[in-house]
Amino acid sequence: MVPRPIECPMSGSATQAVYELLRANLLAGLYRPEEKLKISELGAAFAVSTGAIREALARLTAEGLVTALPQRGFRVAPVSAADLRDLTDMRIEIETKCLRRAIENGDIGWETAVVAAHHRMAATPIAAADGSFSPAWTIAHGEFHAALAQACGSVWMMRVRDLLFVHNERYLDLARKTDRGNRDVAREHRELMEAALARDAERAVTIMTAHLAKTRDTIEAALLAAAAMTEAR
Amino acid sequence: MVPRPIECPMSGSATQAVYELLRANLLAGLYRPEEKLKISELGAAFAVSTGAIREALARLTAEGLVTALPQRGFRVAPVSAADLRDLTDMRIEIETKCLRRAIENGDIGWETAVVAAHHRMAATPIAAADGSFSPAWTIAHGEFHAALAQACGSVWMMRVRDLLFVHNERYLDLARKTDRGNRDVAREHRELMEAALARDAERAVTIMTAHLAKTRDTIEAALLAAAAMTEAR
DNA sequence: TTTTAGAAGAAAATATATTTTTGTTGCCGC
DNA sequence: GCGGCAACAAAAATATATTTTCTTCTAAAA
Repeated sequence: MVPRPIECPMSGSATQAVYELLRANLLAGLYRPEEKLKISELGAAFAVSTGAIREALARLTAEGLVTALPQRGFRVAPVSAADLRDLTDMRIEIETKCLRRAIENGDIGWETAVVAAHHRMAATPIAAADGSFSPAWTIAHGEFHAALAQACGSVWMMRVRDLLFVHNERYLDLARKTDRGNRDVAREHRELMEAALARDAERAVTIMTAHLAKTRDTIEAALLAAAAMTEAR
Repeated sequence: MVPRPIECPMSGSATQAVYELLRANLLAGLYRPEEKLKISELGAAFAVSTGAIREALARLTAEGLVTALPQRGFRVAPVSAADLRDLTDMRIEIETKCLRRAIENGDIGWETAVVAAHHRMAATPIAAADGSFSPAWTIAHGEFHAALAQACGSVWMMRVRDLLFVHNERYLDLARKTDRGNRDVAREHRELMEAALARDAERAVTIMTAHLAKTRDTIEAALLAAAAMTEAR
């Protein structure tokens, strides 16, 4: 057989590629909440047909990252302080439950994965040139938290966790320039890892809860500040 | 203005209608797990273009009701006893948490909705002519459980609850002919409502947990029996 | 007899064209 | 001058056609 030409399409199909790209852009805050996502514009931008865009948007709609208004197209899902509080409450519930079970069930493979993920995250610069989170750190951060939860041994719990985490990422970016100096995120993560590896469930849960709540408060402040600014214009 | 012709399209767009219909069929167990969902066949069956089908399937993929294999089309998501156990564990966590919060926060409107939903469900025949659950009862049942949880006051909690509930429905149908006689489901539901209205959180949670576990066991038995039969053919 | 290569057919992925709907602007009547 | 109606433009929804990819059947060689 003739070896295939180099090509190697990014992710199988064009639709899949568009979906992933669009999703990444959405999570990175490239489009503002409530912004209209014009199908033909996106099609032109990504150089694919409108059908592929529609399919990607349909998937994102089911995920809740975009909203679909019948006959009126798609928009970026809205954000609000109330939603953030609700989301964080739920995240605290799920993340701590995952964490407890992971600490109980985790084997040496889990420990190794956590240490590895933490090492990568710690070695990655947190800020990009423009003041936002660097994409590499965002990925490493997500993988660290995922690694921590992984050993919970439940596919559904991980699935729900991932869903909530992804939605939080959308908010995370909004707080990018807000008092990051007031906070030692690296230390929080390190302590989290240490408590988990020490199998100290109570301490780990306490740290995780504080970590998530602190993140929420930081974002909420940025969110309210932005809202006030919009109000006053 | 000329009054529009009767039409009144079921749910806005054709895609939306196809999505809802396909989803209902999926939950009713009309297609078997792992079965291939041919786009052109579905398009012919529903008398819409392939694009509409693709869009509906994309949304269902994001929901986890169907799986997409790149370049190889779509299939009905698989089921397994392990997945059912995992799913039920998660459901018990979430449903009981919703229930506790609803019992704490629920106002007179909530009580009214619960009573109303229960009344409708109790008055609906549970079995259809062919031995499966009647569609009307399935809907009423879903609405009863939703009404119970509604007052939890968290959009995200309800969203996760709904996701899990929907996936459970897919399993529910598999156990349709299995020893339903051994079980007094109506009594379980009545006791659940009574405990909730009496604001007895502990009792309500106990009943709910038993209810969900019992459902799981019934389905699991049917699932294993079906697997054994497939094995032996 | 089994395995593999090739070709034909089927189905999915994608692009393009058409139709329908919606939002906007300008004009006419009040 | 203000409100409503009509025509136009933009965008979404849908259908159809084309291309690509995968699967299966057959035939030939080991």
